[in-house]
Amino acid sequence: MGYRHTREELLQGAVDAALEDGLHRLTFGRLATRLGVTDRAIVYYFPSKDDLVTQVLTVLGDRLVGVLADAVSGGARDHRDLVARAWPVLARPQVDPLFALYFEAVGLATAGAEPYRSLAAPLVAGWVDWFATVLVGTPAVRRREAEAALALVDGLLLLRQLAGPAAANRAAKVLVG
Amino acid sequence: MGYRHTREELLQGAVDAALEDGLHRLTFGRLATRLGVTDRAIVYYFPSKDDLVTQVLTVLGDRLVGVLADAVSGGARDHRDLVARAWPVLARPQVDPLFALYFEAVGLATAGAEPYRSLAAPLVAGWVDWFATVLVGTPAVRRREAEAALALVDGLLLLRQLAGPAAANRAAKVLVG
DNA sequence: CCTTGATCGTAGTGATCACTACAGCTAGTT
DNA sequence: AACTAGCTGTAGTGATCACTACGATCAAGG
Repeated sequence: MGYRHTREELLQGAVDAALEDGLHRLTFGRLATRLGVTDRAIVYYFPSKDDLVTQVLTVLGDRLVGVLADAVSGGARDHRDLVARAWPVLARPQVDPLFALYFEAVGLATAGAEPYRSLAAPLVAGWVDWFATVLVGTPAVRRREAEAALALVDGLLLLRQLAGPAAANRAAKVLVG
Repeated sequence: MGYRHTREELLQGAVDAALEDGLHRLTFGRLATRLGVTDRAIVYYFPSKDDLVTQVLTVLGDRLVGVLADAVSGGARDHRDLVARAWPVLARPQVDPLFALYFEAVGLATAGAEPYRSLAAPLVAGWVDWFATVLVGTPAVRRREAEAALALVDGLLLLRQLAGPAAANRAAKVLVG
């Protein structure tokens, strides 16, 4: 099957490139140069740019879920409890590039750019669902608390990206103490 | 001075175009077509793309400050009090496009794209400073509360963009309700 | 009227974009 | 050994990008 490059290799390289350079610099040409192939090799596996972006963001989403799985173990009482326990893991410097990419994709989604717009809804729904499974209470309460937790996490992570780790940690202490 | 178009007219048109189409579709060519001029007329006033983007985002920043000025009147006790009073104004549908553009710019900033990256810091600093002036307490406390309020507001507004007004309002009720 | 400078259309630059036609190569199957 | 299916290079498509050289046009001052 694998001749010189497998699909997984190229996808992995694309994710790495996106993490380093940002989605706005993820192009067939740049990626091909980076991986030492021609853009034709990439187009073979990912027939359109939207396909490539979709696959990359899917991998990104999976990795984010992985980070969350590390961050939240079990039965949180409410959004405050959940975020208080998750924050130390979410605030690790290693995952910063992941969230930088997340916010870039989310920004393009709010601007109505495809395919980001179509991908944003399931991605956000995934976060809420995951948070909900960790919380206790009736389904309605768990959903409300999960949405609140998501707003808190996004706000803190965005503050971390824009104002630095120190500001985000101060805000986290104030908000979920 | 003003021949056919003034600088203000073109800048106004650029802001409108960005609000409608997003920053990723703000190009000399598109804007020129939209305004019924050639791109040369735009380049005359804004010698580089970065100049144009910088000016547009400056206007955007001013409008956001205007929205905040409407949202927060005086002496808030803490971040919770501040956000509780500001949210009804920030959640008005009319200002949604403004925040969509804000998140697009912020997303590009987190990805390291210029000139967004350079513009993000003063923009965020402006928000924090504004919030701090509304809060009471010692400078250190006011700054901490302002940062927390910014995280809350950004988180709620982002939730609004991604999951809709209903989810954001539910989360706001939980967080500062 | 003549000059001067501000304004902006005409035309075109090279770069990069996503994407394609086509042919050639390789690895595994028969 | 022939065939097939998978893979990749060569070359080039038209579109769009930011940006420029140059000249025509206009308003206003002397």
